[in-house]
Amino acid sequence: MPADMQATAANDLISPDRREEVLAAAAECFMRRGYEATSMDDVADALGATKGRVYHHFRSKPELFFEVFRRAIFILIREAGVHETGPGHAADRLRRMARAHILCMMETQAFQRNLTLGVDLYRFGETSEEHKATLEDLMNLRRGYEDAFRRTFAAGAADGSMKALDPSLAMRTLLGAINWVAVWYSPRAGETRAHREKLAEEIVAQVLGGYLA
Amino acid sequence: MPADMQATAANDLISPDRREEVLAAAAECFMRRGYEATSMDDVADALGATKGRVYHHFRSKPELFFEVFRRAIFILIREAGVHETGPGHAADRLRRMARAHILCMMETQAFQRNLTLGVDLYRFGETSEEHKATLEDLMNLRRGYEDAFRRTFAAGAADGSMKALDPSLAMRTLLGAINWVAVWYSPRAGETRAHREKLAEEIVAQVLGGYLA
DNA sequence: ACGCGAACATACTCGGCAGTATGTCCTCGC
DNA sequence: GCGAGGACATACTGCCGAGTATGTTCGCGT
Repeated sequence: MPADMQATAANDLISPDRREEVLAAAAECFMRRGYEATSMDDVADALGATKGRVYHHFRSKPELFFEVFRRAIFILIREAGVHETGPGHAADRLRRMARAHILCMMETQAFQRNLTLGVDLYRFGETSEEHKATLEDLMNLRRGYEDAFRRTFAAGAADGSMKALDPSLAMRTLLGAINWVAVWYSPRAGETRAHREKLAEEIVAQVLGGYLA
Repeated sequence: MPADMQATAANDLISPDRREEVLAAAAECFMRRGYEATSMDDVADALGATKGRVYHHFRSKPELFFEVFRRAIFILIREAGVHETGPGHAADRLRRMARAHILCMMETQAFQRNLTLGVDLYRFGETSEEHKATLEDLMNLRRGYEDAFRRTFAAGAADGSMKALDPSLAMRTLLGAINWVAVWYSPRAGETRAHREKLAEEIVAQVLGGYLA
């Protein structure tokens, strides 16, 4: 029986970064059941494997979660954050950022949901001193990403393309509206990228209206 | 304005509803550490008591959580939902609803945060059949509350006070923005009700802009 | 002044989960 | 073709937490 399992496992996979698979499975599990409710065995089961595999790639459960968290921010920065420096008025740049952000919420939902969970862990969490430090790093990454929105709101007030609002508050209401997408969005069968882009456009249109000049 | 204020128990000093204290402590704990991470002993500790007290008032941990959830919705319906039937254009009514909703997020944060948690439990939860039924009830309550916003968006399109948008999507983006308040808001020392009302007004002003005609 | 039940506290059980220790197979460099 | 290490699986341990069983105290009606 063990020989069978290993034979099949070794057969169908060439080498698509096995560690990445564990990370994705963990993200999915954390999203579905929450961090604490997810056992390492759950993650392993989702992979058709055992704890051995998970612990081979990640030292502990918190560290596994931190990696999911870090990945979530990196995706956001790469996909949406980059649009901060781009052509056009601040309003245009903000529109592109929001659009990309929403698409991330839909397409990497499992990772993005855990980003919210991590914030709670930070605000109230009772973690060891060592973990507190890395958690602090992660929160700084997140804060940096949020700052991109803050700065763009300020730039919008400066170049006249947007109303002069409190940039921090505007950032929060905007991110609230588009972060919430990850909460209610649930992919439909046979959905294409085009569908998602259209939905993202609609959301952006509704949400951005309140900030434009 | 039916102020049926009959003299109910002139002094509640004798029994200040001990059950309510347990409920509030549970809400606080669930918010801070999450549902699974919170032990019944944690709730008891927060009260300076033991498990015995908690289990005396609530049969199990899920049922305790369900009560927190139910309370959260009732508060929202009572404070914000009632403004659906009120004077003025749909835009005016929506404004009052949003304003009250935001104030709930700030003033009953512990309960409201758990409302979000409950949705996840519903979407992915692996609960017993019995709990699934009561959870279904709670989700219907929540859906009913959301419908009030949906209907008001539709009414706004009808009476011309608001843009003609997809009411469901508009409801989601709006509720996202204002639900998010419970995520980032953290009460400051010496803060008064007036401060909160002012903040709520600012948020409403920003957020509603995109929907108005 | 007595019994009774509400409102807890105390002392257990028992299953589940993080983490570990060890074994096994397969690959790759040499 | 062989030793070493990477990539897992298997088999444990120890603890923590939900739930229970059983006191204990106090107020209340009679």
